[in-house]
Amino acid sequence: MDKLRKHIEAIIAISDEEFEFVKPFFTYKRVKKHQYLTQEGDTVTFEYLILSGVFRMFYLDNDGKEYIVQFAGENWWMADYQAYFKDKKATLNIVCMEDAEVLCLTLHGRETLSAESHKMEHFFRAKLTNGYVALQRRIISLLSSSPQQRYEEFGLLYPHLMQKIPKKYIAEYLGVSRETLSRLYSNSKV
Amino acid sequence: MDKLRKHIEAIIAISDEEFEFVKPFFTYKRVKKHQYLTQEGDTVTFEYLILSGVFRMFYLDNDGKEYIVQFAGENWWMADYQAYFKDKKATLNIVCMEDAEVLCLTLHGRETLSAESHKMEHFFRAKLTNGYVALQRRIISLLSSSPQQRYEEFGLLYPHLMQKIPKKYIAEYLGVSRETLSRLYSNSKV
DNA sequence: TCAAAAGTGTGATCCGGATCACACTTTTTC
DNA sequence: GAAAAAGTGTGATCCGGATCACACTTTTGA
Repeated sequence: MDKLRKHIEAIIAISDEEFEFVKPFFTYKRVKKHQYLTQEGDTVTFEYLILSGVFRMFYLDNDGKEYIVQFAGENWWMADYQAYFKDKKATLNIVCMEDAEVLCLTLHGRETLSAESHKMEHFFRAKLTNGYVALQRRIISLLSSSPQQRYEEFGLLYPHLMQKIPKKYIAEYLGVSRETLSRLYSNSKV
Repeated sequence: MDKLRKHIEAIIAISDEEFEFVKPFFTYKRVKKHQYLTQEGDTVTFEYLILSGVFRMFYLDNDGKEYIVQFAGENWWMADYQAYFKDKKATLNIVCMEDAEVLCLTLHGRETLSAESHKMEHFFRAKLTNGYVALQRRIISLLSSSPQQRYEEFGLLYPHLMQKIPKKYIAEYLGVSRETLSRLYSNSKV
């Protein structure tokens, strides 16, 4: 729970009492590689704050092809937010890629925290603001950049993931085939 | 200003006094077709709530090609949020496509409103939440759907724009060439 | 520890959509 | 209301990246 406090205090200052109020809304969970946090069709009860480990969130089309919406590591939040916020069934899948620990928060918890604590509402707004900007950049990148450029941008954005994630998932994130990605960097390396 | 109040009250209930507090943070502005609200390189002072009219926001690549990030009509908010929030120069352009009226809000205004009024912070958080979900859907669509499908999805999402916006801008939004888009619906219409 | 599964590089082929080119129509604008 | 500008449809050609196929390497897990 110490990590949670640090995570929150990166945005807002909170007292011991305030933190004691916040704490009980989160539940701790251990997750093993290959384990699903959410599978399409599920009811999405929680969003997750990742304490350690790595996850990928992806959409599965009718042909069974994966499209990665995002990766998430330490200090990232993740959920199928459409399902979570709008109370729909999940259309996205979230899978653990490296043994992990997460904190779980229900929508009710999130809204209660926000309603009871102006500071926490500010915290969530600040997080969303960052997320919104990041998604907007990704859209621009998908529309306007070549696979080559997107690969380089990815390297800048996630230098650590670049190493430890199988290349085929990076390809799925970039929206190119595994083979094309392989050729990209075997050429640009020269 | 009546529209502003309605817009806010779609999310939260506010009293007359509260609205009197909110009002002065917004300034009214009339915008004519072809007029830029923001041009790349500008300092982004305001975000805009659109009262009437239509805008497009686009990214311009080195070859001068346009890529449309979003359209916005009545009751939409828009800004180059990366520039607005992070105090950077604009990389996006916002142009009026149909004579319009907007309300302008500075970042300082937004943050003051949020800090002074828990309700308004809640309002902004709710708006961001919706925006975040919409962007996430768009990314999935760009990654996984064919131009054909994206065109149909666009029709469902913006039935009104479908009619009044030149097709070439729809193409730029979908990430296909004008010609390809033209062939898409001349085929599917049969 | 060793078989199965997952990940990776690379050639050959194919195809969807970009690009170029041009004629025609509609809307602006002075 | 006429000239200019913007928007549109359609053919011909081209090319980037998908797909298929296969060999090789690394990781995983009973």
